[in-house]
Amino acid sequence: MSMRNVAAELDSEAMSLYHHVPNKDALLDGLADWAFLQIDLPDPGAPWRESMTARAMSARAVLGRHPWALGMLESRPNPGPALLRHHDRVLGCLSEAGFSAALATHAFSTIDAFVYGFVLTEASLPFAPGEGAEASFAADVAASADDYPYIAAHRAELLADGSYTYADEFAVGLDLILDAIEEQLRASAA
Amino acid sequence: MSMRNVAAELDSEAMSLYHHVPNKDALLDGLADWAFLQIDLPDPGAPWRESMTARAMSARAVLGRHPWALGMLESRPNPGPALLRHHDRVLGCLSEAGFSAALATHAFSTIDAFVYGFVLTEASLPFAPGEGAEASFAADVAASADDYPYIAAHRAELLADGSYTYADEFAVGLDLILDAIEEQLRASAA
DNA sequence: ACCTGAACACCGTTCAAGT
DNA sequence: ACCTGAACACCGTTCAAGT
Repeated sequence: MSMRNVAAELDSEAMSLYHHVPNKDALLDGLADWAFLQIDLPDPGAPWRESMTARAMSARAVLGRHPWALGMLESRPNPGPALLRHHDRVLGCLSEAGFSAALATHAFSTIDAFVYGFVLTEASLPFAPGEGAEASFAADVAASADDYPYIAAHRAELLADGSYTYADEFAVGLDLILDAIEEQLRASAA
Repeated sequence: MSMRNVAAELDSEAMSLYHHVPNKDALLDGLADWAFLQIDLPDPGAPWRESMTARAMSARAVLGRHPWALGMLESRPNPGPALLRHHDRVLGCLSEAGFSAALATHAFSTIDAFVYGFVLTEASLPFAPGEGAEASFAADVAASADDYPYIAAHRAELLADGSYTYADEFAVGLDLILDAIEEQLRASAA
């Protein structure tokens, strides 16, 4: 993704982009915000847990489709309008569900960190998601069972029935987090 | 971090590196594993919750010091020996604490996703951690209160006493996750 | 074996010049 | 106003040449 490539993609010759954008960072900011635009916004009226689940799944799908947008998060500090709008709706949803500002922050930052981190991990997996490629990966690792006995044992137990896919961990982890948040919300209401 | 720069840092002139390393990716693989080497290993005998907390805090500190190692995670699929060793010890700790392979996977992937995602978010903050810079950030955002009313209200409530720092969210989020895992462990033991 | 300089095909960005 | 080509200072990598 170079300036010259982007320009070629647009059938404009190379350096005309600089008349529409100050530099490459700004162009990437724009692209990143375009990606965040595709993440489902929470419905204002919907129950908080469903809303958070839907937005987390949507964010994972979008960021999985555009992994470069994740790298953007790291290096590009100024959030674009799409991200701010999303933030705003999430906080609105939580606040109307009775979350204090502190609890909303806890929920927001924990869920987001989980989503970003999971997508990051998923993007680095040596196999495409699904398709049972995890089994062949396990076989690779088993070769070094002497050095990593617990990994070997763990893989063996986990893959025993052949139906394991790492992708499922997303829903499980998310539910774990939402359980804990729900518990906090209950405690704060009492 | 270019090949030419790295070489200059080592007082070796530019392209001698290629006699010790096949290409830049391999060099980065090595650097990434050197970073993971610095993350505390869990003590085999220690209780699982303390172990997971210590390793999460250590990972956050190390990755915060070397943010480029995070980018490594995304693009470099083959885990180095330090990362595998760390994995092995974590699984060992959980398994000896009575975690099933499935539950250990849930715990591991959720905690790791959270840690990676949190560091990623923290690295992109427009201010240095601590130092009360978050207050000035809030002032910036407040300027667009019309467009983002919930963000504005949330920031106002959160920063009312001036003691808020985003960095504290790490411990809170981690405890939330560990609470949920502890609950699952209890349920599976019964 | 180890190092090096020149060279190649790329970058992002600037700038003077075209329409 | 918008586009463009040449140019500059960088990349990663190759390769022939040095010790």
